[in-house]
Amino acid sequence: MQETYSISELGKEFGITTRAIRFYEDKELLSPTRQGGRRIYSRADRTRLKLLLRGKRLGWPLEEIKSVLNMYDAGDGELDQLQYTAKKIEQRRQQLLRQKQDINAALADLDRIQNRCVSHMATLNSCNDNHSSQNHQSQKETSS
DNA sequence: ATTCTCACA
DNA sequence: TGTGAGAA
Repeated sequence: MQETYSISELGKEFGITTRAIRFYEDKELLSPTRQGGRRIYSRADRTRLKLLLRGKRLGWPLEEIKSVLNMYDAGDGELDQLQYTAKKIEQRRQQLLRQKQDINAALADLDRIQNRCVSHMATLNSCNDNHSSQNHQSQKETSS
């Protein structure tokens, strides 16, 4: 296990582009040291990036991730960190639940509309069937 | 291979 | 929340 990493090594390891990693740095979620312009990432930086990506997967905005990450190594009271993080988790859970309700409502709407469409088509088809015996012959003649 | 900036969705 | 292009 090495103690430092280049930006491309981290990108490869986590399956993200170097552009994205620089983007996170620009947003102040990462702060690698430099060696003549080149970024040098410590194991702490690597851990930070890993946590960042996990937060992203769980749907947190970068700003939220940033505040949690900063609390973590600002050595704020451990109790404060945990309380803050727990609160964020609960907020995220509520947000997802709301979205779930919205999706279910939209799905139910689609069901109603689709049912109207289908039944309407059924009435049109039965209308056609009533006249199809008369039209059928002429359609065959014009198509050939 | 890495850096930065500007533009763009 | 990133990507692409171009220059150094």
